[in-house]
Amino acid sequence: MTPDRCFSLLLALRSDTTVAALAAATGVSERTVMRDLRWLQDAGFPVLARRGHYGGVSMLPGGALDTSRLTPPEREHLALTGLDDEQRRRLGVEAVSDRARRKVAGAGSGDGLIAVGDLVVSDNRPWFGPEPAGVSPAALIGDLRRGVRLKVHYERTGSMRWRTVDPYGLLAKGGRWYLVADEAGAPRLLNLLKIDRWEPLRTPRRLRPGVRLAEVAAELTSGWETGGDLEVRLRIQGHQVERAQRLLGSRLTLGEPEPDGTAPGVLRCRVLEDVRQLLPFADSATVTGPPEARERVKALAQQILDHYR
Amino acid sequence: MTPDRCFSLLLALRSDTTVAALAAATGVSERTVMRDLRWLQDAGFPVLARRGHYGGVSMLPGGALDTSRLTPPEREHLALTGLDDEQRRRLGVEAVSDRARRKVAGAGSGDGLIAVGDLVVSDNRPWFGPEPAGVSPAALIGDLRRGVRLKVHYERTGSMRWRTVDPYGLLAKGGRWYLVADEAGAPRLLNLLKIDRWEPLRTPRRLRPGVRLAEVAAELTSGWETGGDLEVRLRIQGHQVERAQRLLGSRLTLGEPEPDGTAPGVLRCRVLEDVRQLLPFADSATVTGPPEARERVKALAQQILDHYR
DNA sequence: AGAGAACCTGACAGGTTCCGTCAGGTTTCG
DNA sequence: CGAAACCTGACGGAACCTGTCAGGTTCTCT
Repeated sequence: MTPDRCFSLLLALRSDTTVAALAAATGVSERTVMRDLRWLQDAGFPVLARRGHYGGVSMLPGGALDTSRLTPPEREHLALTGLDDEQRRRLGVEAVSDRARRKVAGAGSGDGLIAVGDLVVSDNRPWFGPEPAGVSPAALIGDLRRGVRLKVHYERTGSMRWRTVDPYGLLAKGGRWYLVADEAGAPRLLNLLKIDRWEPLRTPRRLRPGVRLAEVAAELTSGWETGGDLEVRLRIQGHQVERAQRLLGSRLTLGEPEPDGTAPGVLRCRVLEDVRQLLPFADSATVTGPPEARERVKALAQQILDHYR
Repeated sequence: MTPDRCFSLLLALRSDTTVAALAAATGVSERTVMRDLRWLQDAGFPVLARRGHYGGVSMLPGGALDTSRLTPPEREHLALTGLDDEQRRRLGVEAVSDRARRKVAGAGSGDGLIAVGDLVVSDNRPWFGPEPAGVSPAALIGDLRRGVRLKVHYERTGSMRWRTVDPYGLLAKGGRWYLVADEAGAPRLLNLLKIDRWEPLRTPRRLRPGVRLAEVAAELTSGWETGGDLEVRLRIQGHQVERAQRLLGSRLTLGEPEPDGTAPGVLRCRVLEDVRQLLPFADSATVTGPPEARERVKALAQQILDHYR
């Protein structure tokens, strides 16, 4: 397997796909794709496969390379560089191929472009990347596979505590990941975003006999609505809208700006304490509801003031 | 080149290194490393090379795969999976190799481990990754190489504006990246973190005759001290230390915890307004100096209080 | 200017590994 | 039951990768 096909596969595996589709996309046989997938598995990538109708392959998010950091052109190059002309013709991507060829040539040889080395002066280059909140599914999967009990540091109503659980596995629902486990014999869903660390224990997990993951998950979510999330209504001043969108991301939904320049919005919070994220905006962000959210912001501000007196 | 060696190289290129070091680390010849690096360049990765004394190779941050997202075990696997026993012996990593071997076997074959597919129930899997603030050097480099004028959306003292510049190139200094450019014939440093978008123009860049990047950069930083960064001293309560480290990242340097459980630290800010980041911690974080930072935090809290009255 | 330390390239021979094809298999759902 | 999916082993051929060797350019320091 070549690196470019490796990257192509990693990209494609971000969503559900099939071996046949991967083979068509990469221009190799299905047997080769199988081998590549096996290689990825052996290398520790959490590749998920499902046989039969509606089967296919995908990969757990979080543990994979964050290919979203690739610029679009880099993605294109990586996906196409390794294909020869005949393969490209078969794939019907000849037009794109010509463009990629020109671009690759541009990046590599002196064809009127300035060399990278002539555009950079440097002395040191630290590397940093923000750590994601919570635990990723792929990080947990290793210990889950061993079938042992887990001790998880879990947040509930603002306080973090250690809990010992017998895990069935993971559930992905509504865009979130949960650990499905028994705690003292009672089934529980633990939101992975609320786990900040965990430890595997030496003892095997103790599951109720004859009970499987899918059943427990169904049981726990059967009376489940999409409610439970706290929606904080707010207004943001126009000049802070972009910053807010950048910092709060998909949790923030903004409406059309009003004549006075402010934009109404909704911030989805897990708990009331999440309103703390709005404090850096000071008086540029106004919580309009619910009342307890307004009160909490005020209380926090009062806390700060008292603290510095 | 194999994917695992590709990943190894990408990891190693995050900091300055040499071809010889890469060859030793990966167990291949220097010629092979050269070829690999050429492959990476052709694939669009911004590989930087420098000949002669203090030369070496590295890669611009931001455009590469964000390998920091790999879990440590995954990094280890990827780096070692492709080596045979003799290469490992040469590298003196035999003990580690045995552990990786066991782990790889555990991940791939049914040796008492539960299969991944038996541990996951899922219905949809959104992919999300936080967007980095500012612009990455690698994203800019493509347009810089074309030697054209750029229109950049740049933040200065809180407001974003479009500015048209003639770029010389990039400067990395003090852990930050700057665009070195003339604006209306006057040289400027534009912090990449303050650029949120840019557009290349069609017109070629207009540089002062005989003036090169290194000279402009030196000229602009000659009277430059490491000052200009504001170091806010603070104390953080023990139970918020991990969260603070997670949220504030490398900007926060913490010392040894004191007997009362709090940890002293320094938060590096570009401007005083950056203390806003501390507001979500309310009274769990205490600014101890400089005085203007304390005053600013108090003023912001007062602002919030007044706003909700 | 010279020496040494760095990256850089082309060419060649050998061998390793990858690939596609073929044959078989298991699993899942309607 | 049939179709759609993933799954594995084996084989022969060829593609490509690799290390070695020979040469080169660039950069810094003395």
